[in-house]
Amino acid sequence: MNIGDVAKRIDMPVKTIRYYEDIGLISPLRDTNGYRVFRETDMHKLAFLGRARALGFSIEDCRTLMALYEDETRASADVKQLAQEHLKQIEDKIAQLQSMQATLTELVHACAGDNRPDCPILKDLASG
Amino acid sequence: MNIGDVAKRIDMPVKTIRYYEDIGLISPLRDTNGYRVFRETDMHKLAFLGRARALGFSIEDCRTLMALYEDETRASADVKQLAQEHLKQIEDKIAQLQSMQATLTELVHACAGDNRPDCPILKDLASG
DNA sequence: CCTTGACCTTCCAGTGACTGGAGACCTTAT
DNA sequence: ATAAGGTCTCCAGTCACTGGAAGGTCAAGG
Repeated sequence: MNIGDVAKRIDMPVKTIRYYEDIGLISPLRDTNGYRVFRETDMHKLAFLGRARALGFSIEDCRTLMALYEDETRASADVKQLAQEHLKQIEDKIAQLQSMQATLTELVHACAGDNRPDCPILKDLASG
Repeated sequence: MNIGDVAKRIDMPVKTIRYYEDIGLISPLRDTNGYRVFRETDMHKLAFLGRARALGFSIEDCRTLMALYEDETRASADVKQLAQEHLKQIEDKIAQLQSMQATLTELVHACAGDNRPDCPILKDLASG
């Protein structure tokens, strides 16, 4: 399998796949012409990475998760802890965004949005 | 006012203030020794920037907002539109994070978290 | 006057996770 | 033979800072 076909199959940009090789997440073989050759295991790893990234795990977390996946003697507690820490970060981020959302929603509602210059949004930004 | 005092007063890192000058958001004066000298208007702008950034506006949005703030003939509609677009991005981001949160919460609950290797989190990542 | 320590200056490099583009090579179809 | 499209490597840019090095300045204490 060439990189383009893999990209279509896994639905991941070619550039990203090359990047993942660069940083050592995958190690596809090479054809005599220098083209990357992807085995089933490579595609499996890429799919794994795609799903972990879609859940917001960082690349370093993904690296750890893959290592745990390949380690038959892992403790599920290690995976769970990683996931829980990540979950907490997500929850913190949600809370932060919701606070912004609340303030912004209020300000947007208070603003007439016509062609007069008077604007509560700017007023708030200017004076806290 | 020197940069360090401003940093304390506005509660913004010295580095960030210098960066904001670099990209042309503020233009403090200079003393004979080369030190930056901040006037009230500079600090006012920095406070404005701090609040806009805290609401998640990008630097470019902040630039636009400051320009609108200084333009006495602005239409509040322009400010409102910018804020609404930003609000929508925040809401999209919240939705995306909540979807991650839902999946992760489920997976974390399903995982025993003991020292056996069996782990639903890894299973999900491996097979979608 | 000298030193010490806390400021201040500029400039360069790194962060995370890609993304875009240049220039060159390879393959496939016409 | 040629053209289109796929692949290669390498370099630079994104965003909004952040860290660090190397050096100039200032105020206080001895």
